[in-house]
Amino acid sequence: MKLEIEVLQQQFGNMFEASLLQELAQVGNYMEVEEGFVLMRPGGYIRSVPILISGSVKILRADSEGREALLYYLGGLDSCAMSLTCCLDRRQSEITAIADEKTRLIAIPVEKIDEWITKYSSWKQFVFMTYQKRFEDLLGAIDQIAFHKLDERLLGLLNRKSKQCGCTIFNITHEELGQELATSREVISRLLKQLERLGRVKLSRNKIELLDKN
Amino acid sequence: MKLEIEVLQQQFGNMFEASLLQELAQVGNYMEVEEGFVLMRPGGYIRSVPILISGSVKILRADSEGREALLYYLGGLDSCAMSLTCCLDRRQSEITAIADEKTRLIAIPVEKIDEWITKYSSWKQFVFMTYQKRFEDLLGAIDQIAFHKLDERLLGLLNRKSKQCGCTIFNITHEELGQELATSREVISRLLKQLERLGRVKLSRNKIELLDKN
DNA sequence: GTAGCTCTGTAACATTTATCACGGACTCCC
DNA sequence: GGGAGTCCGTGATAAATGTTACAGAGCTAC
Repeated sequence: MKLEIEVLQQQFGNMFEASLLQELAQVGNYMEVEEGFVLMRPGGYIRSVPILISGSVKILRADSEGREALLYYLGGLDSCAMSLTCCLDRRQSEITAIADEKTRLIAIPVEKIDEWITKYSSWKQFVFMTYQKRFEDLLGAIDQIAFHKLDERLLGLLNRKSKQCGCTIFNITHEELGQELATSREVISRLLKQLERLGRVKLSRNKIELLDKN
Repeated sequence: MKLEIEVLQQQFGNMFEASLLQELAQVGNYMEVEEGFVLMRPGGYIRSVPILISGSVKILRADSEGREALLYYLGGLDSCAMSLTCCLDRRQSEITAIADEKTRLIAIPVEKIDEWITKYSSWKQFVFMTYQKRFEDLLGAIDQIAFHKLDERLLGLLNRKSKQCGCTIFNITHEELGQELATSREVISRLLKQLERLGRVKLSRNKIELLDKN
């Protein structure tokens, strides 16, 4: 797929200077992936750093027994700090990255990341902003896990999903939610039912509607 | 307190080039703090980035109700990524940093951090290595909190403390441990007693001895 | 020594979360 | 229409953690 300089201009015009946009167009690898596409698995080698143009990607942490916990979402123009840190010395991934909807992105080859940091101050800014945002995201994840009960975390997760996709209806199973919160399907079912009784959500098969977001 | 160039040479000689060591000596602010000294509180403004020469610093996350959770320890030659991210655009701290023992450190003024990244490639390396280590630390913290039970986390905490200070006897109260694990004193007492019955620790007032570390 | 303090042990109970078990509902496909 | 598969609801029970309450142990100051 061709990466048009106009598209880049439009997306990154007020963030990057013209010469960087040029380079982006030359070496960046444009990709479109469908919902559920696995961009990265733990242990995978990272050969490029993704920058999202549209869509969203969820980042999960897995333990040794196959359980997973949602860390955060990447959204428009976000990039992944894990891949930044990892690729700078050819390390393996420690996380899982899965497209949460149809997502368009540019993959930047590893070697450019470092080069551009000294070359383009706007790129340096972007890299540090990325680190900072991911740190905040991770701290947010820790807040949720350490300080909140499951029902609050579940509601929080639904709210974040809502913010991410801009809608209030999700096609998702209780099983999947359970995985993202590192708990079981039954627990999620129970809590959802409880939330439904409280008028916070409306449930049907494969579908959850978030009623009053606050 | 004066910062001797020889000391820097000895500590950072194989990491930084001579001219950077020079600058470090000129602008770096040498400090010695005692155990318990609070280096940073949430909401505090960050005017310098610390690099540890010796000792250790614990980094905690607090929630709005005053509970805290241990994130990780900084040890020899570590630096704090939070302060890196924060100071690069004058943000407030999101964490608490407390000296866990007598600690010597150099404080680098904010404005140099950015400047040196383009100027010294070794400094750039150092900054990125710092980010990477802190990311790993945070992921480790999430693993602990999300995937392990309290007794395992408690034992893990004691083991980490042991690694950090190089000893197996800690002068610490159950209350403090409870804070670091974001739980109550009673729970810690129970679990410690249980660990003592299992022969993993030996308890006395203000003192916990770790028996078989594994 | 003894009053006051901090720290620890522990019982009793409540709440939260996990696990097991099973049945019903819905969907797809033949 | 009837299996087969997936998804959901829910009771029963267990395990883990949180909370309340209180007693005693050790230290310090006087």
